[in-house]
Amino acid sequence: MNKEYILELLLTNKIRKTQFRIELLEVFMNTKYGLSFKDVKERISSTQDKVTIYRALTIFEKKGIIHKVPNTNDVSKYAICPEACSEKAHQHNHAHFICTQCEKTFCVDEIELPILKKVKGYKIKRSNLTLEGDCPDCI
Amino acid sequence: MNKEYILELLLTNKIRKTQFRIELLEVFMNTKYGLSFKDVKERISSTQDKVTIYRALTIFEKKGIIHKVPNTNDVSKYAICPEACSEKAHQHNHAHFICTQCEKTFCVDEIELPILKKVKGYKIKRSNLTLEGDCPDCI
DNA sequence: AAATTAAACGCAACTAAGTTGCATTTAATT
DNA sequence: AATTAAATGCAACTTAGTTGCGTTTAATTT
Ligand SMILES: [Mn+2]
Ligand SMILES: [Mn+2]
Ligand SMILES: [Zn+2]
Ligand SMILES: [Zn+2]
Repeated sequence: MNKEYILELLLTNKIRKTQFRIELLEVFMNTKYGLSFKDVKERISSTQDKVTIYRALTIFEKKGIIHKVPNTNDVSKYAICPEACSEKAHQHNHAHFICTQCEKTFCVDEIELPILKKVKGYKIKRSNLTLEGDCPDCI
Repeated sequence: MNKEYILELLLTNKIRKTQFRIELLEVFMNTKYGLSFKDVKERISSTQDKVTIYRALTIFEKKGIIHKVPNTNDVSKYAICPEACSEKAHQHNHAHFICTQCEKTFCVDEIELPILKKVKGYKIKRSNLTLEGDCPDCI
């Protein structure tokens, strides 16, 4: 069933069903927190080439399959988009929690994001709420 | 007066009053948006050494004088902390706006952040609201 | 004012993240 | 089976950020 969903996801986004890209999506779907490039590489067996991995991350993000999690350190982390995002609309309505101890990042669906259209001259198209603290494993 | 404030800031944080660090704080105080390492380097004349600049950014952040702005791209941006932050308490109550056109990042004081203590097992110590869209200059 | 001390500086060398170009392979289409 | 464009893999590159270490200098002590 997950496999079905993955194949459909690739099909509708016109991404070819290669072993690596299927495996990559499986990894994302089986991980409840955000993954860095390094995390991904460790969890994958069908390739170890960084260019290949980066290109997959880039196109998945562009197509709205995964999204970057905003953070304050240098390494990007990616997580699967829980709602139906697309190349055009990449809007989420969930917050992200970053554990300051283990550095894991989680998507948190329990919180309603404040919806803001306009603030003093700014045109707001998207908003991200990032929470920091201790995750269940580290408390 | 700004100069007074800068000197006091350095004094209370036990940071030596070197020409560069004073200049760096002046730059931050005179800029209404977040600055990357590169931005800083361009605006500074007393040194061009990256190690010196990075070390100042790091210690200023640690002392609660400046803060990193959460983002989804690879370069960190720093902005001055508008409230009285310290080494112990680095808590802000303002959002950040990132312009998707000019990439400038602004601190936005107009928005009240939702204060969240606990969500499903997570212990929340800090929260960051990041807004994306068009800034006044780019609208 | 001179001596002391630790913070700050500056340079070289390094690590890690991420990108670009290009030739080769392969999934999907005809 | 032939075609084609997407995907892969390797080398080489760029940029962000760090580490080690010797030198300088701001601040403190005498
Ligand atoms: Mn998420
Ligand atoms: Mn700010
Ligand atoms: Zn944790
Ligand atoms: Zn702008």
